[in-house]
Amino acid sequence: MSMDAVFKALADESRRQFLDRLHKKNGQTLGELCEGIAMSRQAVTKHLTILEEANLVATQKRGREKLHFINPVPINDIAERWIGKFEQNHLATLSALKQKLESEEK
Amino acid sequence: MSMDAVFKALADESRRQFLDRLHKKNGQTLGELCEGIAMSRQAVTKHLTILEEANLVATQKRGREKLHFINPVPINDIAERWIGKFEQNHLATLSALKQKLESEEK
DNA sequence: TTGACATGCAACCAAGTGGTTGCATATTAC
DNA sequence: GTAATATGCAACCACTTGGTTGCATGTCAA
Repeated sequence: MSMDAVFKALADESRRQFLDRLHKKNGQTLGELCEGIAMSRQAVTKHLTILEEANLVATQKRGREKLHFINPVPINDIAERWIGKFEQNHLATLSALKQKLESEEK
Repeated sequence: MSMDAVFKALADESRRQFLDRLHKKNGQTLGELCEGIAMSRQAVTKHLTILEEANLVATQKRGREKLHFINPVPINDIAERWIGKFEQNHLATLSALKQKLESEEK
């Protein structure tokens, strides 16, 4: 629930990478998330726990495996609270411009 | 430049509050930013330095005073990289809906 | 010029963070 | 049942972080 937990969770590069990986392929097991990472399994577990406590990742047990799912809501909350505040409608303008450019490309 | 510095800078509640205060009133001096805060001046300086190194705050000297200005660009960068990615057009939809509602209120 | 004011610099310290290792537990496969 | 597999728990450790204090420097005002 706490916004602070979300910011702190996002403050670590490894954790942001785990979110990236879950974004590419959702519902991965701990084992899968450990692959190709220069870090012990326990270290990965700790990172995932922090993401879970920040509500950025939800988990579900399937037999002896633990599946990890990304939850975009807290990131959306940050957007509401921060991006909107500091950018006002600048971002919306930018997004509109981008769409315009993309439509013209076709 | 580094995105990591921005995330780390935003990970601290005190620093987010300083950004809030600068958002309300831009160009404040160190002294002003120390007012009403249960923290030594040097602690505040450290926080502001971190914000400055993350490029979230720009400073300018005026005589013996140091003025602090907020810079929304890095926050925008985060939005580009993260919000867009994880929310896709959900946020845009939301924003459109909001505008619609606001226009209907009038 | 001299004191007051605004900020800078550096050493220090407790607590938090990111990582490790060793061992325990639970589930699946043979 | 037993061995392999997947994960959990806990103690430990080095480094970072957020804070302090003391003193130095630069600038304005009388």
